[in-house]
Parts: sequence; C-alpha cells; structure tokens
Amino acid sequence: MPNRPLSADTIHVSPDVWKQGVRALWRTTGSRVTKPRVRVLDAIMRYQTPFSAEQLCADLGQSISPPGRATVYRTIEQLSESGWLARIHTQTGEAGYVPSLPGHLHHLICTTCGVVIAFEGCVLDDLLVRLSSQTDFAIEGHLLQIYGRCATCK
Amino acid sequence: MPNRPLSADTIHVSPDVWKQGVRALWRTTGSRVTKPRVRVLDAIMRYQTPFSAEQLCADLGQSISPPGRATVYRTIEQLSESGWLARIHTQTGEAGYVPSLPGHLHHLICTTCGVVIAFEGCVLDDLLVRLSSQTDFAIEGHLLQIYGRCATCK
DNA sequence: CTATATGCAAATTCTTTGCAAATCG
DNA sequence: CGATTTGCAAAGAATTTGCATATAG
Repeated sequence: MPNRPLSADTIHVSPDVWKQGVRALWRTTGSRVTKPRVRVLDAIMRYQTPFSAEQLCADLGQSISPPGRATVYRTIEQLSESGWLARIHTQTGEAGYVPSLPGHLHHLICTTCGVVIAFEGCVLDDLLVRLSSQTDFAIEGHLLQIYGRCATCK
Repeated sequence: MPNRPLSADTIHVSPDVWKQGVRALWRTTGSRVTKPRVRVLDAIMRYQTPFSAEQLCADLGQSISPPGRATVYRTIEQLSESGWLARIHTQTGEAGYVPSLPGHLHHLICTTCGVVIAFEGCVLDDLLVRLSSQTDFAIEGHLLQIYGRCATCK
C-alpha cells in the first residue's frame, strides 16, 4: 500500500528564518530595529518551550542592560499581532507564546515537557461546511491545539 | 439525496439541566449548597455570552448581599475543573467562561456578539491518528474552537 | 535632525491567601 | 454541633501607562 499524502504536515520554524522574518516586518512597517528589540528576539530564540511575558522579563533581567518590562511587553504584542508569535493555551489554562510563522494555525503540545510542534491541516474543511449550514454561522477562523506526550516523554 | 448524519451535533445547555447538574456535583462531592454559591450560579445563567471572573464579580456587586470576590473565584475554579464551565479563548486572546456539560469539547463562537454554540464531533480522529504516527506523540486531548458570525450578526 | 522607541516608576487590573466569624447539614 | 465555607483586607502577580530621555535612520 502506497503512502498516502498526510493531511497535516509538521512545520519546523528555523531560528534564522524567523529572525529574518521579524526584521523584515520591522523594516516594512517603519518600525526600528533597536538593540532592546533584538535582545528580546535573541532571548525568545533560546526557548524550547512556550514562554510567558513575565518569564521573558525575568530571563532578560539576568543579562547586562536588559530591556525594560514595557519594551518586552510591547514587543511581544507586536509580534503576536503580526503572527510571528502564536499564543498557546495549556490544558490547565495557562497561556504562553511560541515563535511561529504568520498563517500557521495548529499546534501539538507535549503535556510533560512543553515542546511544541506546528502543523497545517485541511482536515477541518468538512466539519466547517457542515457546521456552517447547521448553525447558519459564517465561519471565519478556528483554533486547534492537540495535547499529548512526545516521543521522549511518553 | 438523503440527509447524511452530521459529524457534529450542536448541543444546547438548558439552564435547568445545568443548575441541577451543578447541585448534583456539590451533593456528591460533599460540597455545600450555600447561598453565595447559588447566587453565583444564578448570575452565570443570566449571561448569553462568555464572562470573565471580574465581570461576574462586578455584576454580582450590583445585587444585594453580593458574594465576596474570593467566593466567586473559588466557585468558578470548582466548576471549571469539574467541566461545568468551559474556558473559551477569543481570537484576540481574552479568556472567558461559558456554562458547559462535562465532556463537551468544542465551541463555535460569534466574533461579533460573542454567543457560543457547543458541539461534539469525531472529525478529528483521522487527523489524530496521522499526527500520532508522524510525530510519535501519544495524543491525550485537544482544544478546538471555531470563530464566525452568527445568523443574526452576519 | 526628528520621528520613533526606551526606561522608569507609578497606577491598574487580576487573582490568591490567611484567618476569624458565619453557616449548612 | 462540627466541618465547611464565607468575607475581608492585604498580599502578590501581571500588565499598562505617561512622559522625559535616548537613539535609529
């Protein structure tokens, strides 16, 4: 039996691609590439798992000449709104951010170590059509996160 | 062409069923049916859209002999953990609660008026199997929310 | 140069906690 | 009654804001 194409392909966000993308965002929107912002980017790239704003502030606080809280929060907001950070919700309701590429929709999250894998998938199309006719909603978007234990943790 | 059974059926949470269910929870777990808790239930039943803890406190504050903040927070936590409240995330990241029945998994949320429709669906099974083999995760659960505009708002 | 961004410290907002007094069963 | 729950007020987080100063382009 031949391998069928998967309906969902996992996506790896390379640090270089991500940083370039964010810098491009800044350039094209007239935002400036400042030292504090770059420090925030670098710190984000060091995480293997979702991070919170406070965590990021605390970790940056260890370094020399850390950006102020306000800058950290403002940068996170900017990246989050433009899709370069994705907001993750754990099963217990805590929120966190992970580097992302604009347009990526779904995440697979390890409930033990927190590692996140992004993927795309059109598997919802069928459901969306049915829901749409059944409820008379005009569907605009969706949030899908899947929880499990990764190969290492299980 | 015959109507095929839908892969997802919307679910209506009747106020009576819900309140009875919560009371049953309290009885069976040795929790007490106190006046402040009942006031919280009643207030929750008045919402047509997701509410936050602060909102609930504020609204209860209008009434005579309102429960204290602590009681409101503790009651929400209790209901949330037992599945009688579901946590909702809006597209902009705000969180809110809606009355739910334990085990219900998915929500369709109007991005204009905030009304929420719950539904069940096994449409993810296929995706989960594929993801599982592709990523070597042991899948444990998932969060699915769909955003759109309801019949009235669209 | 000048528009944008920073950092600070204070103000807000949201949530949790400890404990004496009240209350449900 | 006795165990559970409440309400308060204070502590603790998390986030936002205003504005004088610094800086990228």
